[in-house]
Amino acid sequence: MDKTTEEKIYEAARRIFILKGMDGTRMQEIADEAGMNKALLHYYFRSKENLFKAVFKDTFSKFFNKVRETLISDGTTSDKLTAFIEYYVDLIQANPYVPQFIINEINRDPQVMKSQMFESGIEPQNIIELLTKGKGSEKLSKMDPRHIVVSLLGMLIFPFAGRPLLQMVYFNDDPEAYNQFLSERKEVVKNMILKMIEE
Amino acid sequence: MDKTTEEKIYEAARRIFILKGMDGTRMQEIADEAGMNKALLHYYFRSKENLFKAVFKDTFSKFFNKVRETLISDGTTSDKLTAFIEYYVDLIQANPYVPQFIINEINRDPQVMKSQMFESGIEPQNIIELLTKGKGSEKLSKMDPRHIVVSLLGMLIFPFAGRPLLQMVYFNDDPEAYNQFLSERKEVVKNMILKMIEE
DNA sequence: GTCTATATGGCGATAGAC
DNA sequence: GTCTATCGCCATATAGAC
Repeated sequence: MDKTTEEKIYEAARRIFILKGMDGTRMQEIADEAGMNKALLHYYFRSKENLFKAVFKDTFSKFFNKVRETLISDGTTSDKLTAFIEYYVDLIQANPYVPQFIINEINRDPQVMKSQMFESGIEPQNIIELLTKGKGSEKLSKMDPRHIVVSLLGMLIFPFAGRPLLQMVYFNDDPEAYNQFLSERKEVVKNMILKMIEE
Repeated sequence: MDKTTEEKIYEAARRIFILKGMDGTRMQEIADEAGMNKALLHYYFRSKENLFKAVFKDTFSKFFNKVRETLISDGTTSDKLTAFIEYYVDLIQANPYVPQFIINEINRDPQVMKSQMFESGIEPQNIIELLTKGKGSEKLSKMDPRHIVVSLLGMLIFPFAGRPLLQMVYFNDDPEAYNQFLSERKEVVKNMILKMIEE
């Protein structure tokens, strides 16, 4: 436990913001989670909005860049997609509330994402070229690669975002049964997506 | 415009709550949207939570029952799924923020969903049987039907929930291009899901 | 039923002691 | 750097005139 006070605040804020969002989070709750006084949060980050933006920007770029990196890697279409599924399911499993957090906050205030992408120097147009060309690999399939990526992301994220509902309706609210379902998800989605891109 | 005051309040509340959620909504904003004084909201609904629950329960059961109805209909697997996609895309297109609203609020307070399902007399266990058996139709496919339904819902909902991000990254922030993408979605998902369940 | 005015509590933020 | 105490504001909710 040799973390600095600033790190403790940041990590507590990250946990609470990701769970409850900007609107649902109270500075007092972050202070409690960090085990210190509310005034210290303002001493280190000046405002709730500042603290939130620090959390959002880190969280967003981490998740976003992983999609990017995997899709520009070398290899066949199948290799790229299976590698992506492998990595991304693990990432979501370790951070199950992050995708929904990102989606919510972007809908609440799209400007935060846009300034973040600007600061990172990301060129939107490049993303499409990366998807269609790839470094020396064949095309992603005859389908519009954007439909493939959107379908894939939806299939991977929805079981986590919709967990309380799905667990209740399809698994009689049994958490263990739902964990089992989630652990099958990687192979199931791999098979589905490979069938989808077959000619 | 012969709506009652209560109806005007309810419809204004529905618009705002669905856009901004329980935490992000102010009673003043609902009053402005309804074109009347804030005190009237409390006169008719007593509290913000009451008003919210009225909106949530209606919205939830409408969307939920549509999944249910379509999946218990007669017909082959393909018929069921294509009918479902047809209907659900239109439903989301007319209410693009509703799925995300439902998911968010259920995560925020799962109890609201549970009491709602209890009041509606929905038996969770029945849902699974409906999926696997269906009224006189063959089985949904050799795959676990829950994986199919979860994938399908993810593929349909994600393009709407993630719109600001996806439109920015893959469509250079061009709304018209994204609308075009959404209008292709119905056929694309039909083709994908039918390939997925092929033997 | 509908309004204005106000009570009440909570939250973000700051002042100031240590 | 860290705490206690408090300010100022805003949000829900209510009181009371019309």
